[in-house]
Amino acid sequence: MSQHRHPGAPGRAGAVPALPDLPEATVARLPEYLRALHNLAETGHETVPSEGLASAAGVNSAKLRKDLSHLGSYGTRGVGYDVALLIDQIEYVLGLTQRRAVALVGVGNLGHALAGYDGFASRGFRIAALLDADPARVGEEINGLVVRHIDELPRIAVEESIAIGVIATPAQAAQRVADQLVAVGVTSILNFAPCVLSVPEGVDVRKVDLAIELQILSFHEHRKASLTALPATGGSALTALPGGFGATDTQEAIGT
Amino acid sequence: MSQHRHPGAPGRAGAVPALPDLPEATVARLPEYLRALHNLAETGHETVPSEGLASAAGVNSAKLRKDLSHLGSYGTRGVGYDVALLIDQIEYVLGLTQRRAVALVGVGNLGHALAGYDGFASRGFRIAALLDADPARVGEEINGLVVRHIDELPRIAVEESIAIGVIATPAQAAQRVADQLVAVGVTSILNFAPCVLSVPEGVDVRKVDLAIELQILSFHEHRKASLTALPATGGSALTALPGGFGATDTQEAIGT
DNA sequence: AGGCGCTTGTGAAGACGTGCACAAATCGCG
DNA sequence: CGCGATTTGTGCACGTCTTCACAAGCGCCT
Ligand SMILES: NC(=O)c1ccc[n+]([C@@H]2O[C@H](COP(=O)([O-])OP(=O)(O)OC[C@H]3O[C@@H](n4cnc5c(N)ncnc54)[C@H](O)[C@@H]3O)[C@@H](O)[C@H]2O)c1
Ligand SMILES: NC(=O)c1ccc[n+]([C@@H]2O[C@H](COP(=O)([O-])OP(=O)(O)OC[C@H]3O[C@@H](n4cnc5c(N)ncnc54)[C@H](O)[C@@H]3O)[C@@H](O)[C@H]2O)c1
Repeated sequence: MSQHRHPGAPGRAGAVPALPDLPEATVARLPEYLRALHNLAETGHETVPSEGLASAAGVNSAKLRKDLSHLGSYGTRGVGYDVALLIDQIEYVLGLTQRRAVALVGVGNLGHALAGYDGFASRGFRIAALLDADPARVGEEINGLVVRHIDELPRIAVEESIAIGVIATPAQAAQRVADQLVAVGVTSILNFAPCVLSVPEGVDVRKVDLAIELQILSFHEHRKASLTALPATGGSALTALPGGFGATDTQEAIGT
Repeated sequence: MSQHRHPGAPGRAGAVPALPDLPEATVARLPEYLRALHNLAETGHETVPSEGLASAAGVNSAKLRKDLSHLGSYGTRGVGYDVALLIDQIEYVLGLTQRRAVALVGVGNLGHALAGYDGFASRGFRIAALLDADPARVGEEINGLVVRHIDELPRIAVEESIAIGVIATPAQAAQRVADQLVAVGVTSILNFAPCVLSVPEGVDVRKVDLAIELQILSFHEHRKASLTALPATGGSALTALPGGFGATDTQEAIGT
């Protein structure tokens, strides 16, 4: 499969040519470390011990150190990690030294919110195109970008060097959109539609599904409720009522 | 090894008081199975083999069978799983037999999209309250619900039996909102703000962070690109990086 | 009834991820 | 200049998750 992807890619300088083979679990945590590090940098910290960074990122400090050790990062014993240096390291590993262009397909309810989100820009990405199939939406301007028709994708993909596609269409259209993205050389897709996408090998898909998150929470609610219910008498868990745990509620103000 | 629960009579009144202790990884996949099963039911399937359900859910069939075996589900050898029965089973385990009430806090850009999302209702939840701190937003009606002030949370939480809180405020306000939710007895939180929340034990928090997803994709893009590129190419890209990073001592970590 | 093909449920093995605990490295200070 | 306080990096043991492979169970067809 041809993946002619050659974004103005400046080859890395002679140093650090090969990317370490990071465990997937580590990769998933690096962005969290990065966010925490940016916070620390803004509050004037020049170095941070693993313990501090770990708690800012919500993980265990041993895990953090192991993660960082995987990317060959150098902390200083007795001191900690250099915040600015570590930011550079992680951004490099994550490939954020180039600002990747994102195409957002499906500018409906959710798409509008995403298009207006500044977290894209501030964290290494650039929304390069808004695309929709509905002629009524084409031409609308959002946040300085004009919505264009999905059929223009091939041209836009080349012009803008689209690296990542975001799908925010109804589930029924998602597979077709994915196919179109793949056809123009996109090898990374973030899918908000509640469906499984099938893509050729070499294409990465990540999925965000709000309802799944809620259902996982629901499971734990259910389990928590069934634990507080009478274990021996076999009271029906189906009728778990809010009053069940109401006794543990509290004062309205919490120490700020 | 034969400690199985009662064969699932459809009306599971009084039976099955205790929830099996499911592996977390399994719990995270059940919602996906459930969605696939609903699709199958709508297309007229009465039974489905593990292979079919697995591919509809995007997983390996052995994994699917093991997952289902954990919840004591009964398939029929030589046939497969009864779609309707399995839907009931999974919905029961996930605690979806009661429609949980969700409070959405922060009705801004993203909050509007969520409030208008029908995937809540169709998958077991009910948006019971929209809350915001901005007086200008209070009173606005979205999808039949009126935005109310966050200070009304304590009263509303009781009235509506809020089970789950969704935070869609700026990161800076998220911890405070979480505290308020916890104070009124909410023990499950879905957080869209890019920050770590600290909550008392017994409260579950799940986080959705769009930028993190993109950064993970970016990493894989980067890795894919570095594999196809020549390792020796010159050209400076590390413009913003301090010299110490690439040039000096990082070398030894390279596995040639 | 009996055999045959299909599919589930699961034991076992291996891959992967986590967390402890401690030696090695570094800094600041007397 | 050496010492103690501090913090990193990692070996190791343990737990969780995935995957393979196959016996056991089921229905259908002859
Ligand atoms: N709204 C939310 O908060 C939310 C939350 C989670 C998930 N989702 C999911 O995100 C997706 C979008 O949700 P929404 O509420 O924005 O829906 P929507 O109907 O408001 O918007 C969908 C948009 O996609 C466009 N579209 C349809 N087919 C297309 C195609 N082939 N090519 C390009 N564009 C096409 C439509 O014209 C429309 O503008 C859905 O799959 C939904 O389940 C939404
Ligand atoms: N917009 C997106 O697509 C998107 C995507 C991913 C993540 N996020 C995150 O979701 C959050 C919301 O994003 P947004 O774009 O909707 O921001 P927004 O500024 O448009 O909306 C935030 C809303 O929260 C309200 N708010 C502020 N403090 C509050 C408080 N203490 N109690 C109750 N309400 C309060 C504000 O009045 C406002 O209405 C942010 O943390 C953002 O980083 C947004």
